[in-house]
Amino acid sequence: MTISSAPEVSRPIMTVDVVLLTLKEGELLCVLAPRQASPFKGVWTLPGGWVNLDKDSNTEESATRILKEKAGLTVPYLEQLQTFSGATRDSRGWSVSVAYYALVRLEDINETSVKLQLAPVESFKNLPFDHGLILNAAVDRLRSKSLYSSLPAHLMPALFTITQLQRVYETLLGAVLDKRGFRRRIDELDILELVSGVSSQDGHRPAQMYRLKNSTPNHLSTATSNLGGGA
Amino acid sequence: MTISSAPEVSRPIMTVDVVLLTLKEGELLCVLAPRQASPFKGVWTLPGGWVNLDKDSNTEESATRILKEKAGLTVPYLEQLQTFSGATRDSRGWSVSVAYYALVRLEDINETSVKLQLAPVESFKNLPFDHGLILNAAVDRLRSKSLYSSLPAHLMPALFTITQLQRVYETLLGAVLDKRGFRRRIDELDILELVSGVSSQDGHRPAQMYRLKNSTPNHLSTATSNLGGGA
DNA sequence: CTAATAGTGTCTCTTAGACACTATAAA
DNA sequence: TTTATAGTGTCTAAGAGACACTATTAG
Repeated sequence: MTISSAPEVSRPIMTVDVVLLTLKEGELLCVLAPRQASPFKGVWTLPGGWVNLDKDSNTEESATRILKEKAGLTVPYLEQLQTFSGATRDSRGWSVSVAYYALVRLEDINETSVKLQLAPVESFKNLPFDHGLILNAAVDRLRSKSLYSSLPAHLMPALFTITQLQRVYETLLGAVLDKRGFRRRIDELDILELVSGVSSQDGHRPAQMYRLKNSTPNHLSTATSNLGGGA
Repeated sequence: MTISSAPEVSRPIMTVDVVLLTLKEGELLCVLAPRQASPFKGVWTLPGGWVNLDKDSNTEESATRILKEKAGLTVPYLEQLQTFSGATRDSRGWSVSVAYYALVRLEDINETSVKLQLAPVESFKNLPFDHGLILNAAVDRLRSKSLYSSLPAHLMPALFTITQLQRVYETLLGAVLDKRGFRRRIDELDILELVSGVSSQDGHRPAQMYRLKNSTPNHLSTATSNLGGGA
């Protein structure tokens, strides 16, 4: 047996799917693209595609390439979600899909001319393949990470107020948060940078504008134990 | 283009690797198996193998099959870790490995006659492929989950005392915990079931024995917010 | 002035951490 | 007795939640 021969067994179909999420008017939206080939040709699905062994040096690059090709954008946040596999999930045969999820600002999507569909994440139950499962897993992950991380900030426009940020967290968590406590937490996270020009002619008293700091670690340093006290 | 044709691009090598962890005398051990084929024939690696499209209905089944074949055991806890991929991680070509990690009791491993190596997780730096990365990811995951879940209990023997359980948590977290606080937490988790027969002739006062409850949800219900208070 | 939202001060109640105490066995 | 470990009571300090307050704009 030579080194380069290898497979005694045949190889599965290998794809990448991306759950691209954004926020519009307090609603979490998922981006769908029309499938370009059978099966499900023309049906709205999660943007996805084959792993291209020539172009991609790993599956994360596949994901960024697919996002560039199908949605015309470079995302600020991309994370591997989970790998879905099985003999029956794709009618073409035994298949493996490495799923990623990405967060973008709404403004970045609107710039693209590609035709995409944006729909509330609760709105579809009947996506092709197991894309419904994948979408649910992504939304669950985002929601649970919202509890203890600065992840949701990636959904904000370039400049925003703290109250706007609070509305986003409230949407994701499905709960009303206390203003004082929220600001304390955001302060401790130290992820926001004050922008001198104010704004929000909307209400009455104008609010201070912020932007996301450059190096955002995405994770709160809640590494403080929690299990019975230190030494 | 027919439905069953499909790949315009070729398919990668598709494998599964398992990080099998156990605990011995307060040390976290990883199980290694000798590779049976090139490359790295005979070298100790994480137990792994090809996804078998005929036998396995998904990659999780591949993982359980591989554990059965290579270590002769059925694990009580198995979880998908992360998928590793790339053109260069395997000399045979572009490859994808879905990594899992599993927890077993030491007693279950010793029953097997298969030749395996058990080594402390800190002891090896030079595993073949990217198995070092995979091992690190698994250990990190186990450690971080130890903070807020009952996961470590799967490493315990069938019957154990609370102090023994505390030692395991201390090993994983690398910290000495307070007895009172630890017992409070374990109590709240409600994962232990008292066993009437006592034991531990070791020290002086004998300790109450416990077993893991049947339905162990693996996750603490710390879903209590943490971000600024409820409504 | 009122209305409406931005932003802060501060009290209370929960809980994690610390640690001293009692309990039960062996020798 | 002493020694060593099992298991409990309880004080304290930090932090989350609640909420009232001040600040600043438009009209």
